[in-house]
Amino acid sequence: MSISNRKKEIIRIAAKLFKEQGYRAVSMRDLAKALHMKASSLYNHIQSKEEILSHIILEVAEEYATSMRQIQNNDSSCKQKLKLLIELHIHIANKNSHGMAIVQKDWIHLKKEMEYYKNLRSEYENSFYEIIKEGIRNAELKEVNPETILFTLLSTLNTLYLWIPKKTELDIENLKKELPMLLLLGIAKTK
Amino acid sequence: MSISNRKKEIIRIAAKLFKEQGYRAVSMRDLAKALHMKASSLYNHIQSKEEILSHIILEVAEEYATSMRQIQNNDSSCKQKLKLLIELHIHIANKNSHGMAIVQKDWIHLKKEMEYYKNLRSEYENSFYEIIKEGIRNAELKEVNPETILFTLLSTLNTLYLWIPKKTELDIENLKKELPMLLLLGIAKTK
DNA sequence: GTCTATAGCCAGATAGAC
DNA sequence: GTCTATCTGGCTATAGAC
Repeated sequence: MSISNRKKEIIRIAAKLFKEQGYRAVSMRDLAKALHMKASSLYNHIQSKEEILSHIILEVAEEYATSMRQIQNNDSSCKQKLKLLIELHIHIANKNSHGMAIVQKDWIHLKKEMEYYKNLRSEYENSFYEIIKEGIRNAELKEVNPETILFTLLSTLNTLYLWIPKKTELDIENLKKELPMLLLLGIAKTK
Repeated sequence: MSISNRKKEIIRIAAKLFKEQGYRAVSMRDLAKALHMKASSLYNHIQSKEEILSHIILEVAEEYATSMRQIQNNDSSCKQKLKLLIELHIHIANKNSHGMAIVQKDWIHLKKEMEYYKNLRSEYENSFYEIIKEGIRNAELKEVNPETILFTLLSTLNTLYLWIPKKTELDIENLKKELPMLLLLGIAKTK
């Protein structure tokens, strides 16, 4: 069952508004106005406001889950896997920064799909954690608390959406070089 | 003009609920119920729901601004200043993780104090940026885009509130040692 | 597929008794 | 300082004409 163009357009505009103002602050009337229609007409295309939110969030969450499974099956080093994960986050933040923002800020307002989303997210974070622990075990990473490493990486990667929209295409290529280097080797100059 | 104990208690409970559910999702009736009173009674202590939000956010924002001015007047090295800033964020996230969460998630819902808040935040981020640029100039930091460094540091520090509540006191002391090291020198083991 | 009209509910805030 | 009652207006969603 494919999604009509009109429905796609509604979701696209909704994502923009939700990112700017927050899910709860955007009414169906606001959304309809941005699409030059009336709120009641929206319901010919979508079932509920929550359906829009679920669609936006699950699209992003499923892409992360799928990509993570591919990266895990890749038998490269821990550092190489981390580099791929950093690139994945930059890629998604660049392609769909609205979606990424909404995942971070409004997942709490999911109802029907809340459990499914939380499972996808746990699965992703657990896989990330395993990669880090393996890196410590085989001496690719420093012997510090693996949770602290997980946190510093995920907090940076999960907030890329705040920062990437300001960047041009050229900057993105530069970021793909600089960010793995900074996160792995730090910001301090070593003589 | 000092704040009554009852008002402090209202703000304290509000901060807890706002963090858990988001500012817009918590009604005055919800807040009143958590305080075992009726919504109308709240208005003997506060002027509006927005006043509670402003109070929570500005308390945190002003503490950052004040501390930043002290750190800037300190004539130590760039790395030493960054270490103090990292400790400042850990300190505030530990003391007031609700406030920090609300600053990040709900500043967008400020009305009267929005401009003041944005000024405090800009001032803080600009000072942070100047410290980084100085560090690059005098070869303490790597010669990469200073905005990228600012972003990696701030994104980690600004999301400490998500992570610190799970930590015990002992872990906090460990974090004050490990986090500056990880951010400055990276996570990779150097042989 | 879009509209007008509206149901049913909940929000922030106020008036006034006690 | 807390209460009950209520105002005013916003919300999501539906009914039914065109």
